[in-house]
Amino acid sequence: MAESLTHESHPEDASSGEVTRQKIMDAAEALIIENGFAATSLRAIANQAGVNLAATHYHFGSKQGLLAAVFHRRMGPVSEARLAGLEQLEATADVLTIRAILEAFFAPFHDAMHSGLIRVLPGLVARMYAEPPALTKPIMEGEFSEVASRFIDAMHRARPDLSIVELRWRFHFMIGSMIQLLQFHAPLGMPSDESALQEGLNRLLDFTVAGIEQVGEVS
Amino acid sequence: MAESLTHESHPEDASSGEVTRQKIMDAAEALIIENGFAATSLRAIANQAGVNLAATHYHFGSKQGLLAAVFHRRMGPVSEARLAGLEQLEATADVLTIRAILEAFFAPFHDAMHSGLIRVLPGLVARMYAEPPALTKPIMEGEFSEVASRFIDAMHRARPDLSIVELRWRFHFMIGSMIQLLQFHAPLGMPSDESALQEGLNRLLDFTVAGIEQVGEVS
DNA sequence: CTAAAATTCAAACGGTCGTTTGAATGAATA
DNA sequence: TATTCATTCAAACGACCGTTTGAATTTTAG
Repeated sequence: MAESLTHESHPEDASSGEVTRQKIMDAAEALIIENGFAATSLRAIANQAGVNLAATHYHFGSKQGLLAAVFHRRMGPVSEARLAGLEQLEATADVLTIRAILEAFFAPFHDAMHSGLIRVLPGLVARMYAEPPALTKPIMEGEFSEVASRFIDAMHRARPDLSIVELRWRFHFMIGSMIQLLQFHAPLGMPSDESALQEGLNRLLDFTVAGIEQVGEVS
Repeated sequence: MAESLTHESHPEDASSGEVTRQKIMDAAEALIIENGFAATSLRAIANQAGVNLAATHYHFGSKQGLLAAVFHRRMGPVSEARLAGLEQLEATADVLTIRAILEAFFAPFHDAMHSGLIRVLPGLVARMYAEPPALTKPIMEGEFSEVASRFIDAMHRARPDLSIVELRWRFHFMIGSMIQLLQFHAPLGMPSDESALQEGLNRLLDFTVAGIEQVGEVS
């Protein structure tokens, strides 16, 4: 009974246990995106992964542990890419603009358009925002809070006339618009395929840049 | 077995069955706001309402029927108020502005601030957007689609240079920002009490007006 | 007052859930 | 080869789920 093993030592070794871990996470991810987390049973996950039911608890400890692992596997690289993109922007750009900062924030989604990631990333993020906060809030905060504060700081450097508090609010609304896009892709009554998401990402940038760049604090 | 009765004839009569209906909806509403719909059992609802479990099926047919009734009870008046506010605006204002239209859209939330409604309306709307779309989409479309198209038409009259498609997208993003506010109230790391919601509503208006009013179509 | 309808009730139905157990199997080490 | 550890497996645990039933009760109407 290896309850306490953390099991993240060597991601490159394909030990028997590691491929089972991946198969479980793949199946869980697909089912969560399709039906949500609460509505997805460990039995359905184990079935689709072709592994034994008990393997889910052996490798992840609990259903919630599995959710955290599934989410972290996708969002970890996104957060790192965002921070790296922002650092590179701050190092090279002569003037920092809101638009450039937001482009760095949305870049991981644009990059994902050219890989299979685009079929899972938006759905997964949207689902996380959808589940009851009691479940997802600790997972989300660990994943997002550093990225959020770094980007808000950058925006404050680009626009010192806007207070940190003001920028937090506008960043908050921007996240909402982004989630709306990731969850529904196109607006009500319009075809919501993958190209709609591509188009939506461009429109999202314009919308949120305009919302954040406006001068003046609260009315 | 009165399966087919619609039971909405006389809202003012307090027949024995009607008060039970209300008690069930009150309990369901509170529990759904707290834990989400999927995570709330009919047994917990019946318990909190102080009624028998079977009463939930007797009055609402199914769990989904109960959800639809709970949501419609709150959103029906909101939709009517929005449409009435827009009509009045169009009848009285000499020039139609995006800001005035959005004020009419958000007005029901501002009005709710001065009543007990503010403690249930935002949570309920946010929850509906959070549950798996398969459950909520039919309910939401019946409640929202007319309001959405009426407001988008009005925005197009206020700003004929922006196409209906463009305005649908921007309306879409605006809804996302609104849901974000209703779900989390304040941004991450800030106190999220009721006054934060009041402040957020003001900021939301500025943010979305700026996002929608920007000139030019997709970049 | 009586018959009919509406409503409430306790109890159970068949199922699915997350989790646990303990033995069987495989791989790695000494 | 022998032994230890990691992994897989079938089976079951207790609990809770949405829904149904049919009888008891209350309310309404003639």
